[in-house]
Amino acid sequence: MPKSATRIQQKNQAAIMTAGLEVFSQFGFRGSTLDQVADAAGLSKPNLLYYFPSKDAIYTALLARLLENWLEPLHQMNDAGDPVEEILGYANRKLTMSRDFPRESRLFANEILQGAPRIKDVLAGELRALVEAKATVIKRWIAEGKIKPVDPVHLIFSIWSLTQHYADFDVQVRAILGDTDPFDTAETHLNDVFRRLLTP
Amino acid sequence: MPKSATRIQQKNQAAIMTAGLEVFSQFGFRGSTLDQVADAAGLSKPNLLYYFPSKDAIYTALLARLLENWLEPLHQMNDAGDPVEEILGYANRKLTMSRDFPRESRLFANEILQGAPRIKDVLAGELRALVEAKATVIKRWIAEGKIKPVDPVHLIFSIWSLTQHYADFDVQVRAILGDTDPFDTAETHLNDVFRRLLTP
DNA sequence: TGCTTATTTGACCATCTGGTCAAAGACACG
DNA sequence: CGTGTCTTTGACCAGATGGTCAAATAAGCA
Repeated sequence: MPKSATRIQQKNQAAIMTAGLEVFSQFGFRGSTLDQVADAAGLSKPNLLYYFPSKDAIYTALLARLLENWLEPLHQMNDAGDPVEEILGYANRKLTMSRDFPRESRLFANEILQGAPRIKDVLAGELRALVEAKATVIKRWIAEGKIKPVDPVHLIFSIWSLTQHYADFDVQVRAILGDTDPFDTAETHLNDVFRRLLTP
Repeated sequence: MPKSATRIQQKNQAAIMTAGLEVFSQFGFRGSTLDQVADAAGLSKPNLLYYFPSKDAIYTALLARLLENWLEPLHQMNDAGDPVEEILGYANRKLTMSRDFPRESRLFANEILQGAPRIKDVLAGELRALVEAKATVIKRWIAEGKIKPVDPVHLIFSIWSLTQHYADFDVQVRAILGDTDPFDTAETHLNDVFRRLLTP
């Protein structure tokens, strides 16, 4: 049985994950250095490598933790609920994630931009299966006349892109909006978009 | 007066730009190496540095060229045209750019993800001004009842995110869609989205 | 052809980077 | 307090990386 991590281990492992998230989400895997991560974690480099065997291990651990949370909001979409509200609810959950976890969003974006070398199988496996399952539900909703006809998979892509945009392109959004908080106005806008797209 | 570049200069400078685009768009500035770029250009590293003074110079040149083309499609939106068609036309032009110039899109995405250190001023200056100008036009269209009420700036964000998604998240999109070509179905979908959002 | 300029290259350098290791310091617990 | 374990660190290493330079080679042109 694995010995439970000591207090110090818990603290430092958490610090490293946070630091890694901060650094990797900004520069990507290859653009980040162990020194940067160690700095951000307030540890020396050898000390950092006492807790994780390699740079890759930190990055992989981050990606693994991320993927868990990433699919969750889509899972929550309930095929027994009201179609328009279920889809809007999903979009709103994703937007909230963009606001509360922008670094996670950017880490994911970085990985995808670089060709998703470490998670291509998850995308083509778990994610694809989940999307297809939800697409089937959406198709049923369309057949039942509960929502207007729409390509279900592209609808999901739209939710992803419209919500993640506010995290991934944050600097651009803020450069244009100035002092206005992006997320307040974004929520209203996205609800407009999806309601008009879907309400029969 | 600057001597016109020789045939060899033109060829090699072009090769370097293409190679740099290929490499930088995948790994970002810090994640890319001169050796990679030199390899992709079919030149030795010192030879590459004979044409560009530094890694930074190549990257900056690429960004500069990119920004020119990036704003162009939005400029083309004609305030005297039919509102819905003008906005859809812009979205379609952007989608076409995502299909034909995905590396440019990813280069831009990488730069923004990293906090846009080299182009923040362009975003807050030229881009912001352009967006504000077009937002004014859109507001007028709304006031005239030509399109449904919508937040003009977020509308523009939506066009960006929905279209660039197909270039930036290409691997994810293809992992989910399988053999289907993303862009054929995307075009129909995006027209649905914007028509339902805007048509009064 | 010969001569000038443009191009290419191999060898080289300082710095950075991921990672190792042995020794020193801090903790926990009897 | 003492002792065994956990944690931290300074010194170090091999390879990668951005960049330089003098010398060799190829074009261009009179």
